[in-house]
Amino acid sequence: MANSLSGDSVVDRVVRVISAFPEGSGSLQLSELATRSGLPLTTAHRLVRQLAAHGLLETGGGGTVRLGLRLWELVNRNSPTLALRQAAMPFMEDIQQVLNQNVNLAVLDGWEALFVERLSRRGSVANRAQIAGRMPVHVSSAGLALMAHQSKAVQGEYLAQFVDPDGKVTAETVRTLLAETAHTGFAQLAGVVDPDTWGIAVPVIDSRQHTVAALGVVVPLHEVRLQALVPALQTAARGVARRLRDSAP
Amino acid sequence: MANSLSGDSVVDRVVRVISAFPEGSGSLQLSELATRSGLPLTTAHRLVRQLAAHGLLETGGGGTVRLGLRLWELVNRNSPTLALRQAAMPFMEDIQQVLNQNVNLAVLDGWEALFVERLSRRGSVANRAQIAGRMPVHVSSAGLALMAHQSKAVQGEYLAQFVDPDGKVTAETVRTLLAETAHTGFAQLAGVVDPDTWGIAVPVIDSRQHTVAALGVVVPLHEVRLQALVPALQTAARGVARRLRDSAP
DNA sequence: TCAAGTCCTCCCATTGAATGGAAGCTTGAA
DNA sequence: TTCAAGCTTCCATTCAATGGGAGGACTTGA
Repeated sequence: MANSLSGDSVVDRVVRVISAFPEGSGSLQLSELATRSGLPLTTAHRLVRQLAAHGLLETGGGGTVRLGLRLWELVNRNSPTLALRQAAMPFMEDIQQVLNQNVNLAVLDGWEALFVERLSRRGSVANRAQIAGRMPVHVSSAGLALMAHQSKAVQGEYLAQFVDPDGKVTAETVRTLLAETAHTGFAQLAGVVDPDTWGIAVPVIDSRQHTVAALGVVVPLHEVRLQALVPALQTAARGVARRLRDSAP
Repeated sequence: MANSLSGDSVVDRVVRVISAFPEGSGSLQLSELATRSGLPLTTAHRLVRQLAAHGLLETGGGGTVRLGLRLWELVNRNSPTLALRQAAMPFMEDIQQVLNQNVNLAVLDGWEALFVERLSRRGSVANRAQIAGRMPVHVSSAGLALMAHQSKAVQGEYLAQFVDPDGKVTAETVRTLLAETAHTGFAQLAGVVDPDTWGIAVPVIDSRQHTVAALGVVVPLHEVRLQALVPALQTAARGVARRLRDSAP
Protein backbone atom coordinates (compact mmCIF):
# COMPACT_ATOMS: atom_id res chain seq x y z
CA MET A 1 0.00 0.00 0.00
CA ALA A 2 1.94 2.89 -1.30
CA ASN A 3 1.72 5.19 -4.23
CA SER A 4 -0.07 3.28 -6.92
CA LEU A 5 -0.46 -0.38 -6.15
CA SER A 6 -1.28 -0.89 -9.79
CA GLY A 7 1.68 1.02 -11.09
CA ASP A 8 0.03 3.88 -12.89
CA SER A 9 0.40 7.57 -12.29
CA VAL A 10 -2.10 10.02 -10.96
CA VAL A 11 -2.64 11.31 -14.45
CA ASP A 12 -3.49 7.80 -15.60
CA ARG A 13 -6.07 7.55 -12.89
CA VAL A 14 -7.62 10.88 -13.66
CA VAL A 15 -7.96 9.80 -17.25
CA ARG A 16 -9.46 6.50 -16.17
CA VAL A 17 -12.05 8.27 -14.10
CA ILE A 18 -13.24 10.65 -16.76
CA SER A 19 -13.08 7.92 -19.38
CA ALA A 20 -15.16 5.57 -17.30
CA PHE A 21 -18.48 7.09 -18.21
CA PRO A 22 -20.30 4.86 -20.68
CA GLU A 23 -21.69 6.61 -23.71
CA GLY A 24 -24.75 8.66 -23.07
CA SER A 25 -25.13 7.85 -19.41
CA GLY A 26 -25.62 11.11 -17.65
CA SER A 27 -24.41 9.99 -14.27
CA LEU A 28 -22.82 7.10 -12.47
CA GLN A 29 -22.75 5.80 -8.91
CA LEU A 30 -19.42 6.30 -7.20
CA SER A 31 -19.01 2.59 -6.55
CA GLU A 32 -19.83 1.78 -10.15
CA LEU A 33 -17.37 4.39 -11.30
CA ALA A 34 -14.72 2.79 -9.11
CA THR A 35 -15.45 -0.62 -10.59
CA ARG A 36 -15.49 0.62 -14.17
CA SER A 37 -12.27 2.54 -13.77
CA GLY A 38 -10.59 -0.29 -11.92
CA LEU A 39 -9.70 1.88 -8.97
CA PRO A 40 -10.12 1.21 -5.26
CA LEU A 41 -13.25 2.86 -3.98
CA THR A 42 -11.29 5.20 -1.75
CA THR A 43 -9.07 6.36 -4.54
CA ALA A 44 -11.99 6.92 -6.88
CA HIS A 45 -13.75 8.86 -4.18
CA ARG A 46 -10.78 11.11 -3.56
CA LEU A 47 -10.21 11.81 -7.23
CA VAL A 48 -13.86 12.54 -7.84
CA ARG A 49 -13.88 14.98 -4.97
CA GLN A 50 -10.80 16.74 -6.26
CA LEU A 51 -12.07 16.94 -9.80
CA ALA A 52 -15.46 18.09 -8.62
CA ALA A 53 -13.79 20.90 -6.68
CA HIS A 54 -12.64 22.24 -10.02
CA GLY A 55 -15.95 21.68 -11.73
CA LEU A 56 -14.65 19.03 -14.11
CA LEU A 57 -17.01 16.58 -12.48
CA GLU A 58 -20.22 17.23 -10.59
CA THR A 59 -21.55 15.20 -7.72
CA GLY A 60 -25.22 14.91 -7.00
CA GLY A 61 -26.62 13.65 -3.73
CA GLY A 62 -26.02 10.01 -2.92
CA GLY A 63 -22.70 9.63 -4.63
CA THR A 64 -23.83 10.12 -8.19
CA VAL A 65 -21.16 11.56 -10.44
CA ARG A 66 -21.37 13.14 -13.86
CA LEU A 67 -19.15 15.21 -16.08
CA GLY A 68 -19.07 18.85 -15.12
CA LEU A 69 -20.31 21.87 -16.98
CA ARG A 70 -16.91 23.48 -16.70
CA LEU A 71 -15.26 20.58 -18.51
CA TRP A 72 -17.85 20.80 -21.25
CA GLU A 73 -17.26 24.52 -21.45
CA LEU A 74 -13.49 24.21 -21.57
CA VAL A 75 -13.55 21.65 -24.32
CA ASN A 76 -16.19 23.34 -26.42
CA ARG A 77 -14.60 26.77 -26.15
CA ASN A 78 -11.42 25.33 -27.40
CA SER A 79 -12.36 22.28 -29.33
CA PRO A 80 -9.69 20.79 -31.57
CA THR A 81 -12.33 20.58 -34.26
CA LEU A 82 -13.59 24.13 -33.79
CA ALA A 83 -11.94 25.56 -36.90
CA LEU A 84 -13.09 22.64 -38.99
CA ARG A 85 -16.66 22.82 -37.76
CA GLN A 86 -16.85 26.56 -38.21
CA ALA A 87 -15.54 26.24 -41.74
CA ALA A 88 -17.94 23.44 -42.56
CA MET A 89 -21.17 24.55 -40.92
CA PRO A 90 -22.39 27.00 -43.56
CA PHE A 91 -21.88 24.40 -46.27
CA MET A 92 -23.51 21.70 -44.21
CA GLU A 93 -26.48 23.97 -43.72
CA ASP A 94 -26.67 24.61 -47.43
CA ILE A 95 -26.81 20.91 -48.11
CA GLN A 96 -29.37 20.37 -45.43
CA GLN A 97 -31.54 23.20 -46.69
CA VAL A 98 -31.25 22.53 -50.39
CA LEU A 99 -31.15 18.75 -50.54
CA ASN A 100 -32.93 18.10 -47.24
CA GLN A 101 -30.69 15.24 -46.26
CA ASN A 102 -28.85 14.24 -43.10
CA VAL A 103 -25.42 15.78 -43.35
CA ASN A 104 -22.38 14.77 -41.34
CA LEU A 105 -18.76 15.72 -40.93
CA ALA A 106 -16.13 13.24 -39.81
CA VAL A 107 -12.40 13.06 -39.15
CA LEU A 108 -10.11 10.04 -39.02
CA ASP A 109 -9.00 8.94 -35.57
CA GLY A 110 -7.25 5.65 -35.32
CA TRP A 111 -8.94 3.35 -37.78
CA GLU A 112 -12.32 4.87 -37.26
CA ALA A 113 -14.32 7.80 -38.53
CA LEU A 114 -15.16 10.13 -35.68
CA PHE A 115 -18.24 12.24 -36.39
CA VAL A 116 -17.68 15.81 -35.26
CA GLU A 117 -20.81 17.46 -36.55
CA ARG A 118 -24.14 16.42 -37.88
CA LEU A 119 -27.28 18.12 -39.11
CA SER A 120 -30.50 16.21 -39.18
CA ARG A 121 -32.87 16.16 -42.03
CA ARG A 122 -35.52 18.85 -41.71
CA GLY A 123 -38.55 17.57 -39.94
CA SER A 124 -36.89 14.55 -38.41
CA VAL A 125 -36.17 14.51 -34.73
CA ALA A 126 -32.80 16.05 -34.10
CA ASN A 127 -30.33 13.30 -33.62
CA ARG A 128 -27.34 14.70 -31.86
CA ALA A 129 -26.58 11.33 -30.34
CA GLN A 130 -24.30 10.49 -33.20
CA ILE A 131 -22.13 13.50 -32.66
CA ALA A 132 -18.89 12.21 -31.16
CA GLY A 133 -19.88 8.78 -32.40
CA ARG A 134 -17.50 6.44 -34.17
CA MET A 135 -17.71 4.05 -37.10
CA PRO A 136 -15.04 1.68 -38.34
CA VAL A 137 -13.51 2.83 -41.62
CA HIS A 138 -14.77 -0.07 -43.69
CA VAL A 139 -18.44 0.23 -42.77
CA SER A 140 -18.91 3.95 -43.23
CA SER A 141 -18.79 6.03 -46.36
CA ALA A 142 -17.08 8.78 -44.36
CA GLY A 143 -14.45 6.30 -43.21
CA LEU A 144 -13.79 5.15 -46.74
CA ALA A 145 -13.57 8.69 -48.04
CA LEU A 146 -11.09 9.53 -45.32
CA MET A 147 -8.94 6.44 -45.72
CA ALA A 148 -8.96 6.34 -49.50
CA HIS A 149 -7.05 9.60 -49.66
CA GLN A 150 -4.47 8.88 -46.97
CA SER A 151 -0.90 8.14 -47.93
CA LYS A 152 -0.02 4.69 -49.19
CA ALA A 153 1.89 4.10 -45.97
CA VAL A 154 -1.13 4.77 -43.78
CA GLN A 155 -3.40 2.72 -46.01
CA GLY A 156 -0.93 -0.15 -45.95
CA GLU A 157 -0.72 -0.06 -42.19
CA TYR A 158 -4.49 0.01 -41.97
CA LEU A 159 -4.99 -2.91 -44.33
CA ALA A 160 -2.23 -4.91 -42.66
CA GLN A 161 -3.96 -4.82 -39.30
CA PHE A 162 -7.45 -5.13 -40.73
CA VAL A 163 -9.62 -7.78 -39.14
CA ASP A 164 -13.36 -7.79 -39.53
CA PRO A 165 -14.89 -8.90 -36.24
CA ASP A 166 -17.71 -10.57 -38.12
CA GLY A 167 -15.30 -12.31 -40.45
CA LYS A 168 -17.38 -11.32 -43.46
CA VAL A 169 -15.10 -8.76 -44.98
CA THR A 170 -11.53 -9.38 -46.04
CA ALA A 171 -8.73 -6.87 -46.31
CA GLU A 172 -8.78 -7.48 -50.05
CA THR A 173 -12.40 -6.36 -50.29
CA VAL A 174 -11.61 -3.22 -48.38
CA ARG A 175 -8.61 -2.57 -50.60
CA THR A 176 -10.89 -2.71 -53.61
CA LEU A 177 -13.40 -0.38 -51.99
CA LEU A 178 -10.67 2.11 -51.18
CA ALA A 179 -9.31 1.96 -54.72
CA GLU A 180 -12.75 2.59 -56.15
CA THR A 181 -13.31 5.47 -53.75
CA ALA A 182 -9.98 7.04 -54.62
CA HIS A 183 -10.70 6.67 -58.30
CA THR A 184 -14.21 8.10 -58.36
CA GLY A 185 -13.50 10.76 -55.74
CA PHE A 186 -16.41 9.79 -53.50
CA ALA A 187 -17.43 6.90 -51.28
CA GLN A 188 -20.77 5.17 -51.27
CA LEU A 189 -21.91 2.41 -48.99
CA ALA A 190 -25.12 0.81 -47.86
CA GLY A 191 -26.25 2.10 -44.51
CA VAL A 192 -25.25 -0.02 -41.56
CA VAL A 193 -27.86 1.11 -39.09
CA ASP A 194 -30.67 1.03 -41.60
CA PRO A 195 -30.32 -1.17 -44.70
CA ASP A 196 -32.64 1.12 -46.67
CA THR A 197 -30.29 4.07 -46.41
CA TRP A 198 -27.20 4.86 -48.36
CA GLY A 199 -24.14 6.78 -47.23
CA ILE A 200 -22.25 9.02 -49.61
CA ALA A 201 -19.16 10.96 -48.60
CA VAL A 202 -16.39 13.02 -50.18
CA PRO A 203 -13.00 14.03 -48.76
CA VAL A 204 -12.10 17.54 -47.65
CA ILE A 205 -8.56 18.04 -48.90
CA ASP A 206 -6.46 20.89 -47.54
CA SER A 207 -3.85 22.96 -49.33
CA ARG A 208 -1.12 20.42 -48.57
CA GLN A 209 -3.19 17.67 -50.16
CA HIS A 210 -3.95 16.11 -46.80
CA THR A 211 -7.41 14.71 -46.29
CA VAL A 212 -8.54 16.36 -43.09
CA ALA A 213 -12.21 15.47 -43.02
CA ALA A 214 -15.06 13.81 -44.84
CA LEU A 215 -18.33 15.46 -45.70
CA GLY A 216 -21.21 13.08 -46.20
CA VAL A 217 -24.92 12.52 -46.40
CA VAL A 218 -27.18 9.64 -45.43
CA VAL A 219 -29.96 9.22 -47.94
CA PRO A 220 -32.99 6.92 -48.16
CA LEU A 221 -32.28 4.36 -50.84
CA HIS A 222 -35.07 5.46 -53.15
CA GLU A 223 -33.83 9.04 -53.11
CA VAL A 224 -30.26 8.36 -54.11
CA ARG A 225 -29.42 10.55 -57.08
CA LEU A 226 -25.66 10.46 -57.36
CA GLN A 227 -25.52 12.86 -60.27
CA ALA A 228 -27.09 15.53 -58.08
CA LEU A 229 -25.57 14.67 -54.72
CA VAL A 230 -21.94 14.08 -55.52
CA PRO A 231 -21.22 17.38 -57.28
CA ALA A 232 -23.01 19.24 -54.50
CA LEU A 233 -20.92 17.49 -51.88
CA GLN A 234 -17.72 18.00 -53.81
CA THR A 235 -18.21 21.70 -54.30
CA ALA A 236 -19.16 22.01 -50.64
CA ALA A 237 -15.99 20.12 -49.66
CA ARG A 238 -13.89 22.47 -51.75
CA GLY A 239 -15.61 25.38 -50.09
CA VAL A 240 -14.81 23.99 -46.65
CA ALA A 241 -11.18 23.53 -47.64
CA ARG A 242 -10.99 27.08 -48.89
CA ARG A 243 -12.41 28.51 -45.69
CA LEU A 244 -10.03 26.38 -43.65
CA ARG A 245 -7.11 27.73 -45.65
CA ASP A 246 -8.29 31.33 -45.30
CA SER A 247 -9.01 31.18 -41.58
CA ALA A 248 -5.80 29.44 -40.45
CA PRO A 249 -2.98 30.09 -42.89
CA MET B 1 12.15 20.67 -4.34
CA ALA B 2 9.80 17.96 -3.45
CA ASN B 3 6.24 17.08 -4.22
CA SER B 4 4.55 20.31 -5.10
CA LEU B 5 6.56 23.36 -4.22
CA SER B 6 3.41 25.38 -4.64
CA GLY B 7 1.27 23.16 -2.48
CA ASP B 8 -1.27 21.90 -4.96
CA SER B 9 -2.03 18.36 -5.91
CA VAL B 10 -1.44 16.62 -9.17
CA VAL B 11 -5.11 16.90 -9.95
CA ASP B 12 -4.91 20.65 -9.46
CA ARG B 13 -2.09 20.80 -11.95
CA VAL B 14 -3.85 18.70 -14.52
CA VAL B 15 -6.80 21.03 -14.26
CA ARG B 16 -4.52 24.04 -14.56
CA VAL B 17 -3.00 22.66 -17.72
CA ILE B 18 -6.23 21.94 -19.53
CA SER B 19 -7.73 25.18 -18.29
CA ALA B 20 -4.81 27.22 -19.52
CA PHE B 21 -5.94 27.36 -23.11
CA PRO B 22 -7.33 30.80 -23.88
CA GLU B 23 -10.69 30.83 -25.61
CA GLY B 24 -10.57 29.85 -29.23
CA SER B 25 -6.84 29.40 -29.51
CA GLY B 26 -6.29 26.12 -31.20
CA SER B 27 -2.84 25.50 -29.87
CA LEU B 28 -0.26 26.83 -27.47
CA GLN B 29 3.51 26.68 -27.16
CA LEU B 30 4.68 24.49 -24.32
CA SER B 31 6.56 27.34 -22.67
CA GLU B 32 3.54 29.60 -22.96
CA LEU B 33 1.36 26.89 -21.49
CA ALA B 34 3.77 26.60 -18.58
CA THR B 35 3.62 30.33 -18.00
CA ARG B 36 -0.15 30.53 -18.27
CA SER B 37 -0.70 27.61 -15.94
CA GLY B 38 1.90 28.85 -13.49
CA LEU B 39 3.84 25.61 -13.57
CA PRO B 40 7.57 25.04 -13.93
CA LEU B 41 8.43 24.21 -17.50
CA THR B 42 9.56 20.71 -16.58
CA THR B 43 6.35 19.93 -14.78
CA ALA B 44 4.20 21.27 -17.58
CA HIS B 45 6.19 19.24 -20.03
CA ARG B 46 5.75 16.05 -18.06
CA LEU B 47 2.03 16.54 -17.59
CA VAL B 48 1.51 17.38 -21.24
CA ARG B 49 3.35 14.24 -22.26
CA GLN B 50 1.29 12.09 -19.93
CA LEU B 51 -2.00 13.62 -21.01
CA ALA B 52 -1.02 13.37 -24.64
CA ALA B 53 -0.31 9.67 -24.17
CA HIS B 54 -3.98 9.28 -23.38
CA GLY B 55 -5.14 11.53 -26.20
CA LEU B 56 -6.55 14.21 -23.92
CA LEU B 57 -3.99 16.57 -25.35
CA GLU B 58 -2.23 16.46 -28.69
CA THR B 59 1.26 17.66 -29.37
CA GLY B 60 2.31 18.98 -32.74
CA GLY B 61 5.88 19.39 -33.81
CA GLY B 62 7.90 22.04 -32.02
CA GLY B 63 6.20 21.83 -28.67
CA THR B 64 2.77 23.04 -29.71
CA VAL B 65 -0.04 21.66 -27.60
CA ARG B 66 -3.77 21.56 -28.15
CA LEU B 67 -6.74 19.78 -26.69
CA GLY B 68 -7.12 16.25 -27.94
CA LEU B 69 -9.81 14.69 -30.05
CA ARG B 70 -10.35 12.01 -27.44
CA LEU B 71 -11.15 14.61 -24.80
CA TRP B 72 -13.60 16.28 -27.14
CA GLU B 73 -15.14 12.91 -27.86
CA LEU B 74 -15.41 11.90 -24.22
CA VAL B 75 -17.07 15.13 -23.22
CA ASN B 76 -19.45 15.30 -26.15
CA ARG B 77 -20.49 11.67 -25.90
CA ASN B 78 -21.41 12.26 -22.34
CA SER B 79 -22.09 15.90 -22.03
CA PRO B 80 -23.83 17.03 -18.85
CA THR B 81 -26.14 19.06 -21.07
CA LEU B 82 -26.85 16.24 -23.50
CA ALA B 83 -30.36 15.49 -22.24
CA LEU B 84 -31.22 19.16 -22.16
CA ARG B 85 -29.93 19.82 -25.64
CA GLN B 86 -31.64 16.77 -27.08
CA ALA B 87 -34.90 17.81 -25.52
CA ALA B 88 -34.56 21.38 -26.73
CA MET B 89 -33.20 20.97 -30.25
CA PRO B 90 -36.46 20.18 -32.06
CA PHE B 91 -38.13 23.21 -30.50
CA MET B 92 -35.16 25.41 -31.23
CA GLU B 93 -35.30 24.28 -34.83
CA ASP B 94 -38.98 25.09 -34.96
CA ILE B 95 -38.33 28.61 -33.77
CA GLN B 96 -35.46 29.02 -36.16
CA GLN B 97 -37.53 27.76 -39.07
CA VAL B 98 -40.76 29.54 -38.33
CA LEU B 99 -39.58 32.84 -36.93
CA ASN B 100 -36.16 32.88 -38.59
CA GLN B 101 -34.38 34.25 -35.55
CA ASN B 102 -31.19 33.38 -33.72
CA VAL B 103 -32.17 30.93 -31.01
CA ASN B 104 -30.13 30.06 -27.95
CA LEU B 105 -30.29 27.85 -24.92
CA ALA B 106 -28.52 28.70 -21.67
CA VAL B 107 -28.09 27.33 -18.17
CA LEU B 108 -27.07 29.12 -15.00
CA ASP B 109 -23.53 28.49 -13.81
CA GLY B 110 -22.26 30.65 -11.02
CA TRP B 111 -23.66 34.12 -11.63
CA GLU B 112 -23.48 33.78 -15.37
CA ALA B 113 -25.56 32.36 -18.16
CA LEU B 114 -23.64 29.62 -19.98
CA PHE B 115 -24.86 29.11 -23.53
CA VAL B 116 -25.07 25.44 -24.33
CA GLU B 117 -26.67 25.52 -27.76
CA ARG B 118 -27.35 28.04 -30.43
CA LEU B 119 -28.90 28.07 -33.85
CA SER B 120 -28.12 30.89 -36.20
CA ARG B 121 -30.62 32.76 -38.21
CA ARG B 122 -31.08 31.20 -41.62
CA GLY B 123 -28.83 32.74 -44.15
CA SER B 124 -26.43 34.27 -41.64
CA VAL B 125 -23.01 32.79 -41.23
CA ALA B 126 -23.13 30.05 -38.65
CA ASN B 127 -21.90 31.44 -35.41
CA ARG B 128 -20.92 28.54 -33.24
CA ALA B 129 -18.37 30.70 -31.47
CA GLN B 130 -20.88 31.65 -28.84
CA ILE B 131 -21.56 28.08 -27.87
CA ALA B 132 -19.89 27.57 -24.50
CA GLY B 133 -19.82 31.34 -24.15
CA ARG B 134 -20.81 33.15 -20.98
CA MET B 135 -22.71 36.31 -20.14
CA PRO B 136 -23.24 37.89 -16.71
CA VAL B 137 -26.78 37.47 -15.48
CA HIS B 138 -27.64 41.16 -15.50
CA VAL B 139 -26.66 41.87 -19.09
CA SER B 140 -28.35 38.95 -20.82
CA SER B 141 -32.00 38.17 -21.22
CA ALA B 142 -31.19 34.50 -20.72
CA GLY B 143 -29.40 35.32 -17.47
CA LEU B 144 -32.36 37.33 -16.21
CA ALA B 145 -34.84 34.62 -17.15
CA LEU B 146 -32.72 32.07 -15.30
CA MET B 147 -32.15 34.16 -12.17
CA ALA B 148 -35.67 35.56 -11.93
CA HIS B 149 -37.06 32.12 -11.25
CA GLN B 150 -34.47 30.92 -8.78
CA SER B 151 -35.33 30.67 -5.10
CA LYS B 152 -35.36 33.82 -2.99
CA ALA B 153 -32.27 32.52 -1.23
CA VAL B 154 -30.26 32.22 -4.43
CA GLN B 155 -31.48 35.59 -5.69
CA GLY B 156 -30.59 37.18 -2.37
CA GLU B 157 -27.12 35.71 -2.46
CA TYR B 158 -26.70 36.90 -6.02
CA LEU B 159 -27.86 40.44 -5.32
CA ALA B 160 -25.78 40.64 -2.15
CA GLN B 161 -22.56 39.99 -4.01
CA PHE B 162 -23.57 41.97 -7.10
CA VAL B 163 -21.03 44.51 -8.28
CA ASP B 164 -21.16 45.96 -11.74
CA PRO B 165 -17.61 46.31 -12.99
CA ASP B 166 -18.61 49.42 -14.91
CA GLY B 167 -20.34 50.90 -11.89
CA LYS B 168 -23.36 51.81 -14.00
CA VAL B 169 -25.80 49.28 -12.67
CA THR B 170 -26.83 48.95 -9.05
CA ALA B 171 -28.12 45.86 -7.31
CA GLU B 172 -31.39 47.71 -6.88
CA THR B 173 -31.77 48.10 -10.64
CA VAL B 174 -31.12 44.41 -11.12
CA ARG B 175 -33.61 43.55 -8.41
CA THR B 176 -36.25 45.54 -10.29
CA LEU B 177 -35.37 43.83 -13.55
CA LEU B 178 -35.66 40.41 -11.92
CA ALA B 179 -39.00 41.29 -10.35
CA GLU B 180 -40.33 42.43 -13.71
CA THR B 181 -39.06 39.30 -15.39
CA ALA B 182 -40.61 37.06 -12.75
CA HIS B 183 -43.89 38.94 -13.05
CA THR B 184 -44.21 38.91 -16.84
CA GLY B 185 -42.74 35.46 -17.27
CA PHE B 186 -40.15 36.52 -19.81
CA ALA B 187 -36.99 38.62 -19.91
CA GLN B 188 -36.19 41.31 -22.44
CA LEU B 189 -33.02 43.31 -22.67
CA ALA B 190 -31.23 45.45 -25.20
CA GLY B 191 -28.46 43.56 -26.94
CA VAL B 192 -25.03 44.01 -25.46
CA VAL B 193 -22.96 43.09 -28.46
CA ASP B 194 -25.11 45.03 -30.89
CA PRO B 195 -27.29 47.89 -29.59
CA ASP B 196 -29.76 47.38 -32.42
CA THR B 197 -30.69 43.90 -31.28
CA TRP B 198 -32.96 42.82 -28.51
CA GLY B 199 -32.75 39.68 -26.42
CA ILE B 200 -35.87 37.89 -25.27
CA ALA B 201 -35.80 34.77 -23.12
CA VAL B 202 -38.14 32.57 -21.15
CA PRO B 203 -37.38 30.01 -18.43
CA VAL B 204 -37.61 26.26 -18.88
CA ILE B 205 -39.18 25.03 -15.65
CA ASP B 206 -39.04 21.34 -14.78
CA SER B 207 -41.59 19.27 -12.93
CA ARG B 208 -40.15 20.27 -9.56
CA GLN B 209 -40.57 23.95 -10.42
CA HIS B 210 -36.83 24.38 -10.81
CA THR B 211 -35.63 26.63 -13.60
CA VAL B 212 -33.15 24.47 -15.44
CA ALA B 213 -32.55 26.49 -18.57
CA ALA B 214 -33.51 29.57 -20.53
CA LEU B 215 -34.68 29.57 -24.12
CA GLY B 216 -34.16 32.81 -25.94
CA VAL B 217 -33.91 34.66 -29.21
CA VAL B 218 -31.87 37.62 -30.38
CA VAL B 219 -33.92 39.82 -32.67
CA PRO B 220 -33.14 42.96 -34.66
CA LEU B 221 -34.80 45.88 -32.92
CA HIS B 222 -37.17 46.68 -35.77
CA GLU B 223 -38.45 43.12 -35.84
CA VAL B 224 -39.38 42.82 -32.20
CA ARG B 225 -42.96 41.67 -31.97
CA LEU B 226 -43.39 40.52 -28.42
CA GLN B 227 -46.96 39.39 -28.91
CA ALA B 228 -45.77 36.85 -31.46
CA LEU B 229 -42.42 35.89 -29.99
CA VAL B 230 -43.17 35.43 -26.33
CA PRO B 231 -46.01 32.91 -26.68
CA ALA B 232 -43.96 30.95 -29.19
CA LEU B 233 -41.01 30.84 -26.81
CA GLN B 234 -43.18 29.95 -23.86
CA THR B 235 -44.91 27.07 -25.57
CA ALA B 236 -41.54 25.84 -26.81
CA ALA B 237 -40.15 26.06 -23.27
CA ARG B 238 -43.05 24.02 -21.97
CA GLY B 239 -42.42 21.49 -24.70
CA VAL B 240 -38.76 21.23 -23.70
CA ALA B 241 -39.75 20.72 -20.07
CA ARG B 242 -42.18 17.99 -21.07
CA ARG B 243 -39.59 16.13 -23.09
CA LEU B 244 -37.08 16.45 -20.27
CA ARG B 245 -39.61 14.96 -17.88
CA ASP B 246 -40.44 12.12 -20.24
CA SER B 247 -36.88 11.20 -21.11
CA ALA B 248 -35.43 11.21 -17.58
CA PRO B 249 -38.13 10.44 -15.04
C1' DT C 1 -39.05 -2.37 14.69
C1' DC C 2 -34.89 -4.47 14.04
C1' DA C 3 -31.20 -6.68 11.46
C1' DA C 4 -28.64 -7.19 7.38
C1' DG C 5 -26.97 -5.15 3.46
C1' DT C 6 -25.21 -1.50 0.48
C1' DC C 7 -22.79 2.33 -0.34
C1' DC C 8 -20.50 6.67 0.86
C1' DT C 9 -17.18 9.16 3.75
C1' DC C 10 -13.28 9.88 6.82
C1' DC C 11 -8.87 8.54 9.04
C1' DC C 12 -3.94 7.77 9.00
C1' DA C 13 0.71 5.26 8.78
C1' DT C 14 3.50 3.96 4.88
C1' DT C 15 6.36 4.85 0.92
C1' DG C 16 7.47 5.38 -3.95
C1' DA C 17 5.77 8.65 -7.44
C1' DA C 18 6.06 13.40 -8.37
C1' DT C 19 9.04 17.16 -8.34
C1' DG C 20 12.02 20.81 -10.61
C1' DG C 21 16.85 22.59 -11.04
C1' DA C 22 20.47 21.77 -13.99
C1' DA C 23 22.53 20.08 -18.04
C1' DG C 24 22.04 18.58 -22.83
C1' DC C 25 19.88 18.99 -27.21
C1' DT C 26 17.53 20.88 -31.27
C1' DT C 27 16.22 24.61 -34.14
C1' DG C 28 16.42 28.86 -36.43
C1' DA C 29 18.07 33.45 -36.83
C1' DA C 30 21.94 36.92 -37.20
C1' DT D 1 29.75 30.23 -37.23
C1' DT D 2 27.86 31.90 -32.96
C1' DC D 3 24.04 32.87 -30.19
C1' DA D 4 19.50 32.56 -28.26
C1' DA D 5 15.25 30.43 -27.27
C1' DG D 6 12.87 26.68 -26.32
C1' DC D 7 12.27 21.66 -25.92
C1' DT D 8 13.73 17.36 -23.65
C1' DT D 9 16.11 14.28 -20.39
C1' DC D 10 18.24 13.18 -16.00
C1' DC D 11 18.08 12.15 -11.17
C1' DA D 12 18.46 12.81 -5.88
C1' DT D 13 15.08 14.48 -2.62
C1' DT D 14 10.86 14.15 -0.06
C1' DC D 15 6.02 14.81 0.90
C1' DA D 16 1.60 13.95 -1.41
C1' DA D 17 -0.87 9.98 -2.82
C1' DT D 18 -2.34 5.70 -1.36
C1' DG D 19 -5.98 2.24 0.21
C1' DG D 20 -7.37 -0.81 4.02
C1' DG D 21 -10.25 -0.27 7.71
C1' DA D 22 -13.70 1.86 10.67
C1' DG D 23 -17.75 4.54 10.98
C1' DG D 24 -21.97 6.53 9.27
C1' DA D 25 -26.10 7.13 6.34
C1' DC D 26 -29.58 5.03 4.06
C1' DT D 27 -32.45 1.20 2.10
C1' DT D 28 -34.60 -3.38 2.14
C1' DG D 29 -36.94 -7.23 3.90
C1' DA D 30 -38.65 -9.95 7.61
